[in-house]
Amino acid sequence: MSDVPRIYPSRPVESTEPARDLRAELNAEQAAAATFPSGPLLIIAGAGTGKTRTLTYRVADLLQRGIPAERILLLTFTRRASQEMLSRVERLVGSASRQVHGGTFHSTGHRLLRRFGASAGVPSDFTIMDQGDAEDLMQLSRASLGVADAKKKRFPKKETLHYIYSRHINTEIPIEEIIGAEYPPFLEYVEAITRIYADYTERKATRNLVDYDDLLLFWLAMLEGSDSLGSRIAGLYDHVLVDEYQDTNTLQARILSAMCRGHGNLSVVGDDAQSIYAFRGASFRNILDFPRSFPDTTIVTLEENYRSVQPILDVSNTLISRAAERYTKNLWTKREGGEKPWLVSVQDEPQQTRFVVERILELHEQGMPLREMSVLFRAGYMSADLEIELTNRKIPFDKWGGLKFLEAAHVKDILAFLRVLENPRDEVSWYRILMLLPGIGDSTARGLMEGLQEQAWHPDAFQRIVPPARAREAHTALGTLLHRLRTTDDTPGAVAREISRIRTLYDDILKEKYDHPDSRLSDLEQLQGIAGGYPSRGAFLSAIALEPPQSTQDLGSGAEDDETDTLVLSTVHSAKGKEWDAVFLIWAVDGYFPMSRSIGNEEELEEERRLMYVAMTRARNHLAVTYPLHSYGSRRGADYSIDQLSRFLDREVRGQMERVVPQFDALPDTPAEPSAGVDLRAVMRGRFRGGGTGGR
DNA sequence: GTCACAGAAATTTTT
DNA sequence: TTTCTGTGAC
Repeated sequence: MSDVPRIYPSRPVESTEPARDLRAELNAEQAAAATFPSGPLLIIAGAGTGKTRTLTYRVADLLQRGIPAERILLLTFTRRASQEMLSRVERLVGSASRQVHGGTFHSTGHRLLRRFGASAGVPSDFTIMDQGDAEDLMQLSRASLGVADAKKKRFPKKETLHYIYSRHINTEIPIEEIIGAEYPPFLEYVEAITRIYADYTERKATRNLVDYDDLLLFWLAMLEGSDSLGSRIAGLYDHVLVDEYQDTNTLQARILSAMCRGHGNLSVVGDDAQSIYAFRGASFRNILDFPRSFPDTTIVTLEENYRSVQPILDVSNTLISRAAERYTKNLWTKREGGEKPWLVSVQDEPQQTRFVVERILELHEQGMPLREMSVLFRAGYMSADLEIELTNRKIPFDKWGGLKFLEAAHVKDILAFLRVLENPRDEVSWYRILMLLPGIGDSTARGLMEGLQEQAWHPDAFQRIVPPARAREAHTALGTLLHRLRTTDDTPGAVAREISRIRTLYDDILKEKYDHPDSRLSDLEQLQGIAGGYPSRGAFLSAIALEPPQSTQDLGSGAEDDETDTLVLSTVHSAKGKEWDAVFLIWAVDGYFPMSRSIGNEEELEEERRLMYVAMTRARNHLAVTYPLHSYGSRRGADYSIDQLSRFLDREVRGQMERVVPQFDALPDTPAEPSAGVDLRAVMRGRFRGGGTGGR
């Protein structure tokens, strides 16, 4: 490297210099964490304290110490986070870092299972089911056991069954205990439910299917099972680093412990105050208990915030100080001044929308790009009104979270065809395809699948089956299509061509099924485009299951948002790890935030509080929290209500905020008299209380 | 058994 | 607005 000719004048130490002093670029605590020699390390990193930076530098430091890149495993929460971190490492120490293994827990489990699964009884050509598929398979088990007797009392739905199952796997809490705590009415079915789970597990095994939970479960099983395999996998890495540790669950903690059993070199970064994935089995106890699970843990706390102005930190600190159990830390910054966060009371949702839009335009006129602003909310549907208004005003926005492209029925239909080609035993996909065809309903579909099973799911089995007369035409059409698709084609773009062939059959079904097929057809075009970028059908299906695109924008040509100036609308969950110059938090109302479902449950309420903390700490310079005083509609049976400000914004928190009451001019497009204090619509809705009609 | 239709229900957060 | 469920015709 020293042979590279120097450019004159020579610049200060370049990133490719091996002797770069990383320590000098960090504060004292960050440096201590980044250069920590070995053993268990827990970094408690408050929001905006340079968590990513510290972890990045730690990887760089390990590389500088001579640890081979491929013996470092970096586990992150999203693929984005891992890519970002690895590219930052590369900038620090050069391309040698490209060999560092990085990814999510699930994608790492996936990789290991493809590689080592065969020796543990999982053939490497399995297909991954996403949550929806897993629920559908659960439905097949549920129906085949005939446990759900329609006449009797209600039995848990497939979603509930899957939720309990997944929770059991991820938290290792016994099934009975979960049901007792969350669904006491179903306690009498524990035995039947357990039988369904046994059947579900069996079905997965015989159909060569793997669900999300299995990716972790099998990883752990491989580690703890046979000695040689376990040691071989654990022996792949000398150092394991984990980001967002507060969002890991019991199963993941066990995996880590088994991965590091030989060397104990486990570094985790997290913030207990930002633990927001309990519904997925994550437990912030994990981070609280880390020092107990890993004796001789060194703890480093990062408190200096580089993101927000002090008034925003003050409010956030006060908010989170109410939390029952936590690692105490107080964020502070050297940044001076800054405006207090606004607490904005508005009359109702339209006014809230109006305030947000006008304030955004105001900031924009002052020179703030749209991409430096975001609007956050508790749940995806809460931005509906705002989205309409933004569209009307032609303000470009990008919505994160909420409805996903891949969950659309027509997209799943196409994927089902591909999956059957990839894995002829994929029962869920067979059922889905068969039910699309004219003349085939539930029982014919089941009959056909039995026929397939009898022929051991042979790729040609389908064409050999003799269907009932009414389904003959559909059977021939599908059989011909499948036959044509069976030709092996591994030239680039093969997957896209397969989709295009599938569409010769499917597009007609789609047009028949939906009144306005145009937008759905264009979704399929888009899917075809994405598929074109993958080397193989298997790679495409795995990628789409493990790393679904976050928003429809992600699906575009791949051009990053940096070029276009776009406002971000996001759920608080999806906003994790991000930051903006100005943040609007809407619907800060009891029942919305916290959500009414969590009121009454201590733990869930604590999680909601942490969620609000996450939301507030996304803001660098401007934070506005809005709450409508009234809301209409039928949420939770209430038709018209006087809203209460979110309980988290108690007196002391409010005291650190700036009260703002926007004064709007009369709306130009509503030439009505000033409000008489009566809302006719609300009164009318009140007559049909409990109707549950769902707004617009 | 399939299918069309109507009416009802349902909306947290994600790998 | 979309998705699910029940009913009855064929």
